[in-house]
Amino acid sequence: MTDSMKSPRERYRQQVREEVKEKAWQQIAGSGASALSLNAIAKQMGMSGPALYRYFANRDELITELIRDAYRSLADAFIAAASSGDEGSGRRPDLAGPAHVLRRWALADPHRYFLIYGTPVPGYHAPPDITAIASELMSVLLDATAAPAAPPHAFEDHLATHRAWATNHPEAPPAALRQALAFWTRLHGVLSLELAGHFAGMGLDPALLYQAEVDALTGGPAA
Amino acid sequence: MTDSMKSPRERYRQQVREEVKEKAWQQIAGSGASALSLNAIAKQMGMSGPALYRYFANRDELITELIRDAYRSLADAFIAAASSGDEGSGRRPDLAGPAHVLRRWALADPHRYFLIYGTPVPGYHAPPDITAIASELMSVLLDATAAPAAPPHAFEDHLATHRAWATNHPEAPPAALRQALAFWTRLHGVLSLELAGHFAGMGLDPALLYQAEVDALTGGPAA
DNA sequence: TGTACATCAGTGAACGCGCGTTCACTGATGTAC
DNA sequence: TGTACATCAGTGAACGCGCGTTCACTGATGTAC
Repeated sequence: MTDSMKSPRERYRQQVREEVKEKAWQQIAGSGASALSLNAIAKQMGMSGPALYRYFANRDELITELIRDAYRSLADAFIAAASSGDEGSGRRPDLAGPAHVLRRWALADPHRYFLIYGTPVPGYHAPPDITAIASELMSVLLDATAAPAAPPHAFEDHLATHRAWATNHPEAPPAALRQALAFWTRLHGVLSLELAGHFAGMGLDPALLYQAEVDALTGGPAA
Repeated sequence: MTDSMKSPRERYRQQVREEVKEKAWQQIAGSGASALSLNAIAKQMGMSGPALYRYFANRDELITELIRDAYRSLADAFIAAASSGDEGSGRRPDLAGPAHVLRRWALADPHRYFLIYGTPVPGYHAPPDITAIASELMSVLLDATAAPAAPPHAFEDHLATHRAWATNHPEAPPAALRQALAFWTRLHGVLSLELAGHFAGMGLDPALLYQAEVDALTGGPAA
């Protein structure tokens, strides 16, 4: 159904939902996800608390929606970067692009990053469609994975037989799977420590550390 | 002042403080740090809520104490492993030991790990003595850093002039600083994703992924 | 074009809950002579 | 060894707050004939 086919009421609903989420993000940006309050959002919108229950079944549904949007946003950023990189004919894929996108995305809204990759919310379980976006992310990553720079390792034997997460890439060599995983874990390591402020008093530039890790992954510029 | 010099009252105080912290950890283990409640702890100990204010000025002081203990516990685990490894004469240092210790420590109590390295508590700032323990951690790591396995990188030029965090090791070569940092960020990357459950549906063994990263760092067993 | 009806957004009151924290007080424990 | 006093652990009542959520209701907006 296209937008023009929606009734005015339906359009209005969507609009209010978006505004609720917008205020929710502002609140999260200020004090983290644990402080997210439906009543506070309503007050900020000039509405009474119970009014929000016209738009979200409960607090959990709102949070789930935010998490979904966050994943979607990151996936779209990856995809956009990948397709813009591919434009000129046979330009071979590489991981430097996604790496740059990831860092920009994370720094743009640290709390959004932590909502996805931070301390898990106790008792929360992501619905299947969110898991699907997460694996879409890995898929884009595998697309961008070229010739691995790392020496081979026994772990690749494990990956050769444990590749359930890469069913979209049945032909990808284990070395590529390993590289995609390393991209993921290493960059996440730098980013989460940086965003949590663990480099604060150390007097080094996190951007350069990040870049060094990217280069180590892609076999980019050395000394 | 040794324990035997303390008055019975003082000893009792310490004991109750410890019990409060113990219950606090149990509560954190169950529902995370954000759910930590003084009243709930008091009830669990068979006391009234206000009684705890004899032992902690407020909730924040308790959390600070928990964070301090967590850092201390990890630092001690590192030191113990390092000294036991050094026993037999000239056994050269390596990072595999600390890596193993780190993983065991993290898995033993994921919420304790996240209290330190997870989503930062909004508005919380660690007091200086905790920062000191954190840099003690880096120091132990630098002690264990031997010949780097990675090829040199321009980032080491940056580290050569930005080494405020390694004042305890003025003679350490930049390559060693870089290796210690990589140890830190890469293992943290794997661990935090693992503990947050991001590998859950992927069907791979996080322990092997971790080991592969350790080997990549130390130049250990390849294919 | 006008009327009758259905839909639905939003309100205000209320429920029950738990939180951190303060305060005045009781009673037990330790200390000094 | 016994008495007088100071210290301090713990209680119960209270304050003020905000939370998620339900419910019966009002009033505006859309729909059908």
